[in-house]
Amino acid sequence: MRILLVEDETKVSSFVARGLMAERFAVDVIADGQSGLELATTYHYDLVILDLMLPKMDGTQVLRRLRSQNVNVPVLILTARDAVADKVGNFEAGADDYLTKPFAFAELLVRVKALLRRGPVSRSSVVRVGDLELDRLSQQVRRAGKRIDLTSKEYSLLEYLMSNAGRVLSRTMIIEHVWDQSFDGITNIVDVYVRHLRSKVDDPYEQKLIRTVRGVGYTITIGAQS
Amino acid sequence: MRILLVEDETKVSSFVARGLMAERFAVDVIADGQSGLELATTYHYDLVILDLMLPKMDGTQVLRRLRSQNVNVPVLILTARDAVADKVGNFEAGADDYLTKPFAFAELLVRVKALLRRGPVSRSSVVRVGDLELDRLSQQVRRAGKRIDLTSKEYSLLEYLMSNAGRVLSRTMIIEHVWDQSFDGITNIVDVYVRHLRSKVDDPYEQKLIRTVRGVGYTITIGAQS
DNA sequence: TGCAACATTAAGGTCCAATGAAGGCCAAAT
DNA sequence: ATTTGGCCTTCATTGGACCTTAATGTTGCA
Repeated sequence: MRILLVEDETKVSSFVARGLMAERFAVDVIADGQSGLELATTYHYDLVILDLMLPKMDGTQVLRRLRSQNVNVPVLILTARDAVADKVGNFEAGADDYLTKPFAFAELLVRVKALLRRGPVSRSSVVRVGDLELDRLSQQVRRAGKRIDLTSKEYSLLEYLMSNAGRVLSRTMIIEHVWDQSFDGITNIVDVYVRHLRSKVDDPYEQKLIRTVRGVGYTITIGAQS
Repeated sequence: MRILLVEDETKVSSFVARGLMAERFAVDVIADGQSGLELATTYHYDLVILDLMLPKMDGTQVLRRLRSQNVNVPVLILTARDAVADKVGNFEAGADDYLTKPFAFAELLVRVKALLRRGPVSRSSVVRVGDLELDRLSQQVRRAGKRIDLTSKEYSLLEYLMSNAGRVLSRTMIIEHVWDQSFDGITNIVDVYVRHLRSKVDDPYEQKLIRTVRGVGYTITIGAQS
């Protein structure tokens, strides 16, 4: 899950970014409105968190332009407490939710999760493939009831695979979702991480779930296929 | 002792929260019903104070859903109306006590303390993880029967960890709950206190209970798997 | 067989957590 | 008022886990 945080106060942004990263979100932080708009239109994010008071271009305007370009990503607005008057205006401009500073991180997190749940993929908390299950809420992975510890990247990769179980995912798609777009040219990072995953998820078990589709990519699925 | 306050009027919530904090309770404030329900089901609280008039989901419904999910935390209802009809309905829905606005803080405090005395005690004021036990009433900690002296911050941290045993808590969450501060720059105070705790709680013993989850946070749990 | 795609392993760099020490602050004692 | 001691917090260093690259081995397909 990618989140774009547009916020210029470093105190707030480092605090929020840190917290979200601990929740295994991939977070990009940018400090001014113009760059924020550019990033949000260029790349795919699952959520944008947008401060209203920004240098270069204020949040309301960023939001308006986003919507006018048909970017339908959910947007969570941050603003100072007394700016309640703006509230109506911002919902009209296309905001999905609203949070006044100062706020507790727990509160932010609850809203973030709510917005992501409501999003295009109606996602239940637990995904299952055979006897392998992944809980998005507690971020725990089990196979045959036994807990499996994964690193951050390993987890992201598995979550992406399982969210699209049965579908074959190309290396390019995997890199875009799990890694930053900064990966250019030739790298075998996906292969390596598939190896890591297999060693933890498949190697100790009889039935293999992660399957290579030659010339295409990888998929996770139960049993033989097509 | 952790209290969740679900109240959207900031006048009321800041007034109540401040008062309760002065009484050494750890208070989380949240302004809408949906988020309140989510927090109450996700994290452990000793008491929930619930306003009835809430945005997104009203108090009665929050209460009903809590109970239907077998969350047995004591709930104190606040309401502006003095309609007796609601009163009965809410007790049926699983409320433990009732207070009509406006109220004096002293009055609230009496009820809070009564509920806390009655509630948890009937279950147990002791939390256990392996051979480590923490008594929230006497604020005493023992491991393998041997008493462990903790400072105030160390105790708060351990209480938070143990109240959410098995769940991984991020540094951000820990800072908010134990230090009551948000938006602080980068600090490693949590790491340092985990060290203090470990030196008293884990170092002298064979089985380590406090576990680091890299990139995420800390958790207290027995053994590796379950 | 030969080639391309994939698998596997090892090694280096980078980043995060663990740790020890020192300064600041407050309260109690002198 | 000054001193003392305990606790809280910050900082710098060390150590280790994780990420990424790259080199080599293996498999599948024309």
